Amino acid sequence: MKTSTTRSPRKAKGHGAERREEILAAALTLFSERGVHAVSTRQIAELAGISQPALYAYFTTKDDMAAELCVRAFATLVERMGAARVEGQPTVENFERSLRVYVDFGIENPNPYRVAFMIEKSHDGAFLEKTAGRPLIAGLEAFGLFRDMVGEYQAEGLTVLDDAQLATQTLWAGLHGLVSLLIARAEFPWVERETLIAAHIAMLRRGALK
Amino acid sequence: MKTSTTRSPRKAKGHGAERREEILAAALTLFSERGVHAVSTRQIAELAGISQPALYAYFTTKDDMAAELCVRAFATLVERMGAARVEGQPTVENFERSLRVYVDFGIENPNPYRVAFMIEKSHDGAFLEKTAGRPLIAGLEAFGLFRDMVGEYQAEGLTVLDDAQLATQTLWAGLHGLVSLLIARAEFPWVERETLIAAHIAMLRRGALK
DNA sequence: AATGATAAGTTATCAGTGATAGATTGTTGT
DNA sequence: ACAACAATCTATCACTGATAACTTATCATT
Repeated sequence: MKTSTTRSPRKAKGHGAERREEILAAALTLFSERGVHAVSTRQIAELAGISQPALYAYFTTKDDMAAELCVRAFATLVERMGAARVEGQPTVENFERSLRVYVDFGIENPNPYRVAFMIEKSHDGAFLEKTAGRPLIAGLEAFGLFRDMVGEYQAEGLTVLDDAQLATQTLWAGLHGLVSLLIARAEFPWVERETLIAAHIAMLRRGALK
Repeated sequence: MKTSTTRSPRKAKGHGAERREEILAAALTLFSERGVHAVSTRQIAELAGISQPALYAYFTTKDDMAAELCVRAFATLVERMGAARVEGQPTVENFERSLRVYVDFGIENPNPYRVAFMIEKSHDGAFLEKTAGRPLIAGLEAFGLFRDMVGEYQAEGLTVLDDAQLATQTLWAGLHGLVSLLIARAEFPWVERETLIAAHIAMLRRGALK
């Protein structure tokens, strides 16, 4: 006889699928504290309460863990941008609020942001396809939302540029510059952060909207 | 007898001080290709034609090499900006031309630009004090030139922001966003490059000048 | 209950990393 | 020729990410 039902794995100490979440939780904590490269797989394993090789039953590489966290973080960004967008009419306030969502996301999630936008693919041809590809696709989804948002303002004749694609790329680059520098050059003597962000967004808005 | 003259070190095969330059050249090549933490000290040593421990006679750590390259990249930028600055009066055209110098520098010198602004060093804690200090100082010099330029326009009452420091950081971040994305995400479906650069600079100018 | 299959986790180990210690070589001024 | 010393090498350290082989726990079936 053969069974048509699926077998269920062991559930005793190891919680099966939940273990994966425990590992991700440990990795997220450590990555956020010290950055991906400064955290070892042994440290992750210890915090997760398992042996180091056991990690590789759930993730192919360490970068794979980072990629998973990255995808989830971008899902949050898409969610946030979507939520911020339905709020109201295309006004100056809502425009700046949308830009602010992006900046806040990058600052609060530097590791996913790094993986998606700051790490270059030339590191290892296979790397981008295997792990960094997923975060990049997730990031581009967020970019698409961004373009839709800009498109709304452009449809109302509020943007300086007629080309929504051009306007979006320009705005995105402007936002990315601030976020990436605050992440990669945190030691630079920036002016007070809140002042800087507000001024930067206001400048972009003045340059983009009529 | 004792000599009052300084002794000159060996000059035979090892070129003395030139060796340091050879190491830096090798490191710059590899760092630019694959990023700092994807390059091993053994690879640098091999390309430089020496043994791996010999590196440590010239640099205290691997990050120390990156820091040195960073300083030099800044120096080149300072030189270029200084040369471009003497051109003329604070007009809209000259303002955009100054921004253009920065963008062109980044695009034409992607490797130094990467090392200076895009490649992150260790999050080691001790690193910041030991090695990041020098690039930071050099960066401040480049930033200072940029701020002086902005200050000229601010003195003429042409800038939106009263605070020249704030206006400069904002502008710099805006420029860096475009340059770094064009370098790190060259495969992205950008609009025509010249159009994008011109639109970006024009947007920053509209947002920064009255 | 005993069994075979399989999932999950272990210990032991690999090659490669940045960095250090100590021996060795080569050049120099006397 | 020789002592001094800089420059470099070989050997090695502790640690990294990752793999292999083995052990244990759970399950469906008899």
